[in-house]
Amino acid sequence: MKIFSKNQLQRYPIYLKFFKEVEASGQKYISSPAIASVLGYSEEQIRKDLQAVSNDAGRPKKGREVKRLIETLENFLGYSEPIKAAVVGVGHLGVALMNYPNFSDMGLAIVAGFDIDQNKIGKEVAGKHIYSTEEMEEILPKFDINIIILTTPSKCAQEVADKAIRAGALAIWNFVPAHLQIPSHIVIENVNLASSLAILSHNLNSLMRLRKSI
Amino acid sequence: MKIFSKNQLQRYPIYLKFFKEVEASGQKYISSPAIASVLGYSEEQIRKDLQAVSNDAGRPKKGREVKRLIETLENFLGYSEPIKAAVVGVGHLGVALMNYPNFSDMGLAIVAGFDIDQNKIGKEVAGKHIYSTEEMEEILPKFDINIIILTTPSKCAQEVADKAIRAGALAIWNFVPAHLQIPSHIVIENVNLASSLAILSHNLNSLMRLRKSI
DNA sequence: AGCCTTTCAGTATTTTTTTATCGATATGAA
DNA sequence: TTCATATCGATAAAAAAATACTGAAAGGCT
Repeated sequence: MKIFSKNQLQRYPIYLKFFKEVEASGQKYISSPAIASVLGYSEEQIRKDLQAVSNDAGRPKKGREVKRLIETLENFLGYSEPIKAAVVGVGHLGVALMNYPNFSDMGLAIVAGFDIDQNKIGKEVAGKHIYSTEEMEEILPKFDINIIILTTPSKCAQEVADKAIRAGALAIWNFVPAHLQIPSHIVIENVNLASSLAILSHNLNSLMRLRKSI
Repeated sequence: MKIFSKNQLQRYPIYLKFFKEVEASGQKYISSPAIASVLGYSEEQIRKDLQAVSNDAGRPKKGREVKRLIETLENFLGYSEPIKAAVVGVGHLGVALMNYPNFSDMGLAIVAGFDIDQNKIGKEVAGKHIYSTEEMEEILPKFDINIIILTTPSKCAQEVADKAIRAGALAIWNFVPAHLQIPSHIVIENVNLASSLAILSHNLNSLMRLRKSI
């Protein structure tokens, strides 16, 4: 069984996105150096990444067939059969994610929302029904929902996550800036804006220091 | 000049968040093994990370002083003097970020919004004025805004980014799933949900395959 | 007061990831 | 058809990151 590093996995959707643009432009083949010059990775890394998921050999002087690359990546990333997810915590961020237009191209289908606010329960957001958090145990199996998108306030995130796991959730996509204690058989992926911002502001500070010193 | 890897930088906000919880619980000291057991990193890594930003030595049998750790990290991450940012593209996601309650604790102050929609221009969102994208060149310097939070539709992202850079933006926090071509003197940090989702669904698939094989 | 244990700092090792090298080969031009 | 070359695949080298190890010291316990 091949092992993919986190960094490597993160690159595949970026390749795919780019290949779709290339295809849209009418180009049939793309070479590693050409990809490298646009995406900013080294051409060796691109070869390694693509070789890891594809059986097709690239052709000298031409590169790889864009159409096949797209098929391969979409298949590898599981975009062919979308996974079902529900948003828990229909606040500003939850609503934004429910309306996010790109998930359908990313193999994700949000099919429901959950909240504790009586004013929201029973309403619809982006065409999806909002249920009470109490109903998770019933609704998740019913709609075959495996992934919980967690967008509650920080203070109730752990409690809600526990509840979701009891209700059968297999994976949690956590947008809450809190460290959840999760059993090891549950998949968790944290979207930590503070971490992303830390990189940004560190780089920005380096830049400013550089400028000042010149 | 010390160099910090991306992974390492991402961990600091996570440490900080945890230390604040520890402080709130009344605990005065925290040891690396104790941090490790909660956050799931190795204690060696934690020592290395903390030694890289702190001059204070930890004390055998006690660990490090929580209060000092918090000060040190807040200072390192630049939370003491927030950087100013503006959201460009006041759609669902833009609105969500403008309302995001945690940025003020993360050294970021969103002070304005920009959009091209006449219905939005002149309005307020989360107490911040929405300007026309055309006004960026005037408004960014006026409010001393260095960071652009990009949440436009994909198709106009590049164009808007170019405009923001002309208007003096130094850094772009890009929430748009598109690869921007950015001059090397501008800082860019991509929040790529597709990449995050790729990790999640890869792990979920591995889990399911494992289950099936048992 | 002395001993045992925990944790530390610093260094070494291992592992992982990225980058570089090299011969082979298909392509497009002469 | 032949030649020059861009690109490939595979492997090797380098760099970076994570992990493990070691001796020292502080804290608490008897």
